[in-house]
Amino acid sequence: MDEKYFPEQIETKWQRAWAEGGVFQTKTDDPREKFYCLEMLPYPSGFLHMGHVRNYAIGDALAWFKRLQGFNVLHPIGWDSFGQPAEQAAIKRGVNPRDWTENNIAHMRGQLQRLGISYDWSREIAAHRPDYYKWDQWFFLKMLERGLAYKKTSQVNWCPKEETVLSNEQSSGGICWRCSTPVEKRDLEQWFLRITDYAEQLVADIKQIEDGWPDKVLKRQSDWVGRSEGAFIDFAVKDSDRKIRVFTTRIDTIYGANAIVMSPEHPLLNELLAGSALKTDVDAFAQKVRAQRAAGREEEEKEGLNTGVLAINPFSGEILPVWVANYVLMEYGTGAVMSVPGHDERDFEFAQKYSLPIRQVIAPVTHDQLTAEPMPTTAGDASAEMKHSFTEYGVLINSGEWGGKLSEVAIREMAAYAKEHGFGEAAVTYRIRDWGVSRQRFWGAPVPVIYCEKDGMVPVPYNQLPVVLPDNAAFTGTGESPLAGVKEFVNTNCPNCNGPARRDTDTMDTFVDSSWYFFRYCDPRNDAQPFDPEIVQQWTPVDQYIGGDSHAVMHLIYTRFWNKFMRDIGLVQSDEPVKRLLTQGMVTNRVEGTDEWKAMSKSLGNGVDPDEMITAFGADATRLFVLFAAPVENELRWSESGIEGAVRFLRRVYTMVWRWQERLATATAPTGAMEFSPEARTLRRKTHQTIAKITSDFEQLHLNTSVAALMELFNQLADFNADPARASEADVFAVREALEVLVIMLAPFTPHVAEEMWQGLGHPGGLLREVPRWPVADPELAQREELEIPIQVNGKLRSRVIASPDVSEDELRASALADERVRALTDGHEVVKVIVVPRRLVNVVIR
RNA sequence: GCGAAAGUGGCGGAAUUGGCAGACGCGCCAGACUUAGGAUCUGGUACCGAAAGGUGUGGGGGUUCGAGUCCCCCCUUUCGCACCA
Repeated sequence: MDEKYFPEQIETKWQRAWAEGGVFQTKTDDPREKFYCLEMLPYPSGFLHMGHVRNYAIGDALAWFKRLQGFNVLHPIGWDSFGQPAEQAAIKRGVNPRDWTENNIAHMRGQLQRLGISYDWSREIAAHRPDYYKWDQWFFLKMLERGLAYKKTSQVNWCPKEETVLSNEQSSGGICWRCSTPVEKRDLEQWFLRITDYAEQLVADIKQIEDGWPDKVLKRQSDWVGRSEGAFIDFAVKDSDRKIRVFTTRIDTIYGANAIVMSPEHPLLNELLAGSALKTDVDAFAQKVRAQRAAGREEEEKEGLNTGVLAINPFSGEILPVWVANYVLMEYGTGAVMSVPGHDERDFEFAQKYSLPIRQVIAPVTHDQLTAEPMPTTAGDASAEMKHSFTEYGVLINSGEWGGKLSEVAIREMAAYAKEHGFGEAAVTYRIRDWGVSRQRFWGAPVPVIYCEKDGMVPVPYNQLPVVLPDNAAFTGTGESPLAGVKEFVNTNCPNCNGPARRDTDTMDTFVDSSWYFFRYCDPRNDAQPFDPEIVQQWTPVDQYIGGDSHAVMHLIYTRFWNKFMRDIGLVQSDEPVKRLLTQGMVTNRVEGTDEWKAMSKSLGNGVDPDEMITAFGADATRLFVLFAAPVENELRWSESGIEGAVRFLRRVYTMVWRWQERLATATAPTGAMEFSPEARTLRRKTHQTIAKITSDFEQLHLNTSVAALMELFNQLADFNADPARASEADVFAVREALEVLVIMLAPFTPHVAEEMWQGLGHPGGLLREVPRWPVADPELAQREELEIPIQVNGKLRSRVIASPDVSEDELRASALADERVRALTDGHEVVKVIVVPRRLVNVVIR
């Protein structure tokens, strides 16, 4: 150790020692219990930002903690290296996307190493390399074989700025997930993955992970899948053998239906309107709605058109008009609904606008009515004007033989009745749509499919994988896949007939790459399969995953889907890929000239460069500040003075260790029982309390309070204020114990300086050479010798008494009542009662 | 509009889950050492008050011996979803 704390020297020294010793390389065949600690892999933009630093500092703290506890920890990193920015760079600056990407990776790898994150670099992977994306293609073919990958023409989300298709997840909220541009709709032929086949499991299996994932993520996923229980009902078309099928969750309201409303895109319309004078009007209306939607204008006022077609309510026999309207979506349910204005807000609005009849068929039920017999069947006047729709459950009225039943009951029984009579059935629908994975981009994994004039669409045979991306292409930025312009790539021979054929020129969504990457880490160099299932079985599921919540319904739902698919083809055994998930908060900074705190970004000019921080304060202090400044899931507001505080703390600890180094090195091992002074006992108590506190904090990733506890322990040590040269054997023992605990528990936060100080304390081997090192609290030593019990009078703090921890209730009551200040207050009053909370508090109630 | 979460000093945040509100840090104030200090060290720092004492966890009510914590109403902020039948 040097006398002074020089972060740069210490950090370089230990980074080299770790690399040379292969300290963080993990072996699969290790008898110790495994722990898989994973952070979301970065896109190699070229520069680490503070959000990355936070993400990896959290993960690294946990990885160190688990290693020190004796776990065999897998802590890998890789690169999500396919995607848009490489292609933008190619268009704007004429660079080769591959070179650009590799350069960025090299630079960011250096930054991560400078931060000292304890990755097993021997497992590094990158999505853009053929030995990785070969397996993307392999999975695609497996899905194709099982009918889970398919091609269809449909209206897809189109980002006009990036000129590519987006999945529904990537255009959630009607804006592009990357550039926030409003998305448009386009008709294109695209590849889709049948995530809808797994919709039920994606909801049901939430039960398996609900203890380990944040509620808000699970809620969003559950909403996104949008499971909805209801019924399909067929309405026969009058004077036709056609039926219009609707989906409803409220079959109990069917007597209140005043119309059938269809989506203008409904395919049945053509037939229903054949020969109708209104056909041209309906077509024109459909065109108009289409234009509205293509422009992304969802907030339009409700509009509709009566088609003149009539349908028959199968329950009441009533004849209903069939309308088309802009508020009915083709993508959900059956593309047609029964309109029940009395009990649905949208239908109510629509009925008001077009003066359609509104009829009440559900009456509110009060608690008293629930127990009353019989239920009213005609409560309320059917023709009475309703001012709002009533959307709650209640009791059916004006509903023929069903009147008087409760909604819950009617929903069940009416669906069964419909099924019995062949005009419907109970059904479950989902909001989630299949995952569109085609991208009209160059920088991605090519879709491994060939089109032959004679044999049609032919999958690339497995032994011809990977379909390698060409070295370069013309980046015109026109929106067509650049691969289409690369003749050597496109033109190929049919694997079946060897005749001339063309390759698919689209590439896959980069979310395919990230759906299974952490399985590859377990067996990263396997060239016979994506990974060895047995090896993966030893490591997965991931014990702790850490990343931003922006991926709640993108990456995190895709990877769950992928895991289930891999399970179904026998590659993995678990239903779920990740046991615990932490969504860390954003790192924000003040926007100059304003009072607003926003996520750091280049365009706002409020970014902070991690490299500059490392240079100025050291990697340890940067990491310590980031972990200390806020709870991991909260927003973290950047503060330069906060990071200075972190350096100050480290310097104090370092100096303390340096001061004691010599004495500790020459101290003889304690012989026999030691007599500890009260101060030394207080220090030891704090030491053991801190061990207990931090060990439990780590289980919940309460890292900010762990750091606070370390500071408290240090403050106690400083208060102890023993002189190294003159301290007694017992004092030296207490100091050594405190310092060693402090240094070991600092390692997850500030590993470099912790290693340096550990060495300074006389341990040449390095913190991870002697395992396990994490201290265990002695509850007896952590126990207080005497307690200061607050005494309240009528709930207000008035005094305190000193008591031993095993004081009886009676003794405590007596000493509270004997207390001078309490007596002054109780004098002349009646003591009504005395509440004694053992070891906690006494409250004297007087009148 | 619907849904969820959250409101604690000047700031970030603690509070063993109903029991001493404000741990720890930042900032600020005072002092020491200094030619100097945006370094370091020591002390102080919720608010009102000279003090005794009183008041305080967005506001109002309630339960309780006791409420930041539980219940009801309201306000504000943030996030998510936005015609999902």
